[in-house]
Amino acid sequence: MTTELPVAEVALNLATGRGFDYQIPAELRGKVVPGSRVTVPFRGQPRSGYVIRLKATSRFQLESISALEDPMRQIPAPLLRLGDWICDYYCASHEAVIWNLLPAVVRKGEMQHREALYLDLTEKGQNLGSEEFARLTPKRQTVLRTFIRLGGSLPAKEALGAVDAGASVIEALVEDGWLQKTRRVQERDPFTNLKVVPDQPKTLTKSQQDALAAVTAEMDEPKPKPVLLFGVTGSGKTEVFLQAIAHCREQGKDAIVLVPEISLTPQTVTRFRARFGDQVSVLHSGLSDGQRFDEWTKINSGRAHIAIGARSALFAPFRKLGLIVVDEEHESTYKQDTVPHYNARDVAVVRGALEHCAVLLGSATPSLESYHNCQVGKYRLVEMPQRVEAQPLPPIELVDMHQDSAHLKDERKASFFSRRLEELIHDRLARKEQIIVFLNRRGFSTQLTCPQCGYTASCGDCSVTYTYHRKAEKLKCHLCGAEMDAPRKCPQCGSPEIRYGGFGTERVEAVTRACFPEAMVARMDSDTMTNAESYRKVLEAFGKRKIDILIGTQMIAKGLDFPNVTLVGIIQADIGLNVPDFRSAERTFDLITQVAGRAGRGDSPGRVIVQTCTPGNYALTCAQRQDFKDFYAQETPARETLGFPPFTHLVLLHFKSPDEERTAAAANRFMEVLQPLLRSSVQVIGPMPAPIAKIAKFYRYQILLRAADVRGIVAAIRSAMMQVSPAELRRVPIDIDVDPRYLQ
DNA sequence: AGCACGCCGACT
DNA sequence: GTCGGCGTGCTC
Repeated sequence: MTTELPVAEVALNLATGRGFDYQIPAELRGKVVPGSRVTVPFRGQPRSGYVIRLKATSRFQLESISALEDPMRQIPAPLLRLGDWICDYYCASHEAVIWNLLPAVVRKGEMQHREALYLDLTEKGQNLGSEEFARLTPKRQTVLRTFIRLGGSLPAKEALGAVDAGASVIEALVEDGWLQKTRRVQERDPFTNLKVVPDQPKTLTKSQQDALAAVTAEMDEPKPKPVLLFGVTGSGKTEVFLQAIAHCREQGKDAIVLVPEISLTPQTVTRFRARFGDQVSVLHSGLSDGQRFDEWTKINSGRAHIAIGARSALFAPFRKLGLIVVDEEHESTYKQDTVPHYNARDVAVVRGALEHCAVLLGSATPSLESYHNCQVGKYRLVEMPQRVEAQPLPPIELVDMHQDSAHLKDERKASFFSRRLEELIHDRLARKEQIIVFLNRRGFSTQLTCPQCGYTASCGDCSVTYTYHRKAEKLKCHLCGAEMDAPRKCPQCGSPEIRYGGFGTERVEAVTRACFPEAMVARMDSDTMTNAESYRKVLEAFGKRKIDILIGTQMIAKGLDFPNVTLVGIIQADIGLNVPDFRSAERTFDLITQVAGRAGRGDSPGRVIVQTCTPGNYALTCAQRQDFKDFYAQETPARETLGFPPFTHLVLLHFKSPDEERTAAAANRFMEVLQPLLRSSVQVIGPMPAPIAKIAKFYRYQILLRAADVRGIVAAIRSAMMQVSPAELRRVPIDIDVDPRYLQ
């Protein structure tokens, strides 16, 4: 029995990246298991830690574990193997992974359950038909009826307000055995003030039925294969999710739904709550520590059966998992940008395999990786090519801004609105329909140069130029957040002729107001949306048609569902195409398709204008035809030829420090150690300065590795790290990113 | 991480 | 002479 082994390796909350060995005292043997939370002496002080593994011996002189802590705070069994997999695959330490498997409030161990005094109906109190009940005073009868109506139980504090009676009446009912007082755990309800009208499963279209059948068939398999649900925007994927979850619940199993944080809106949550009520636990970033603790406990103790949340909801501690849904599986926000750099979509597939549960990935624009996995038979592909109400997808027009001459006649509108877009905006305004204008860049202008001396305003701490923000009258660095007052004259030569080049949403807003003075205009980007309240306000105003034209960045690209929007204009659709990254075409295709999906969601048909200087680019022409398959067909050969995912795996190593030479030297030295450990099939690019060579005073060097399989690379990196002194690793830390989302 | 140890410059 | 800066090493 492994649990009888006498030594436990314990991860303490240190940045050492390794565990410490402790003797397991006889009385705890068999009880201390991997995942246990224990107290150990460390440097003479008691400290809490998690058992990583048990072993037979240790080469150290061992201290003993002093106590086994609250079993509620141990790592739930199903997550242990998943954690190990994340450590192995993403080359991360157990410490870093444990940090992610449990919410901070659970791990820290300070949070307690909130207890409250409850008034519950006794068995006698539930029998309203009894003769005894009939003999009660009218007031007492009313109180008992109210209790029945409210579910038979109320926190004592709320009881007086809820029933129309005084404390004496309640005390008397307790005295006579109709009610009883109990002290017990009170959950901090994250849904207070959220009224939900229960709803029923909807009748499915033929393709929804087929999709559901495919998922439920996999759920009934002993080893389900992941299903990719490729459905156009508006094809009713959510209803398929809901009914698949219902099937899962019928089998007595639990379900996890992952959504990108941005879609974790009250609307999404309400749909799941309306169908499944109290079984649903919503894990969003707005929860208080107390609420998060209670939600986690509810799942861990089997009182919640469906968890919805962003990335970290994947670690919901269910024991009988039947289904994991990953909505918008292509979203790069599923990738964590801190260590461990895991991708929740990929880890969801692994959790599915470990726990023999079905995994349903949904998207209107699948990632090339997932679609490729269908092509090679790893995933099962299910398609929903039509919208539910058979509304047509909005026609998309590409406008070549080199050809368009509007800007030549009117300097003011220079490269903002093509004649076609301007015409359509006037038309929609006249018809009281709404317009979305999308530009994926914030600020007023992106370049500030002096024509006299050639000076360019750039951040002193980062290798990027400053962006000019007119309202704030500031130059801002979009990488480190540094700000400075906008200069009136050139800081270098003193010339007053500073030139502002390039533009962002702030300038588009100004031009829009000037060109369409009759229109109500609002802007939505991270500069105007400073908190959740401002976000809600603008969306509410837009919903009530108090805004005619909504201008915004990525923030407005996804999820917005406003039926009166009949025109979407995309300014500079090629911004993302110029980024030196192998996924730039994919991201552009994605973004245009998603933004276009904001138009024509109501009864009136929508229209989309895509303005670009490269109208021939296949990412744009495929998006114009909403033809994912053609995009896939054109993009994959290029990826294959150039050796990029999905045909290879990449591992990106970053070296960062405030000293450029030291950073470069560390990268070079590491490469010398790593090189002999790599198989010849692994390709190495670098060491070289990162595309963004400096961020917030830190110089950045990188090494890009690629091979068909990452396992060998990760093993080599691990051994190489052992050969580098801890001091060196501390001076210039190495960030290891397996399957990176960006190459910068 | 945190804490001790040790090796160098500038002070009462 | 010593105080304290920081680079280095160690914790089971």
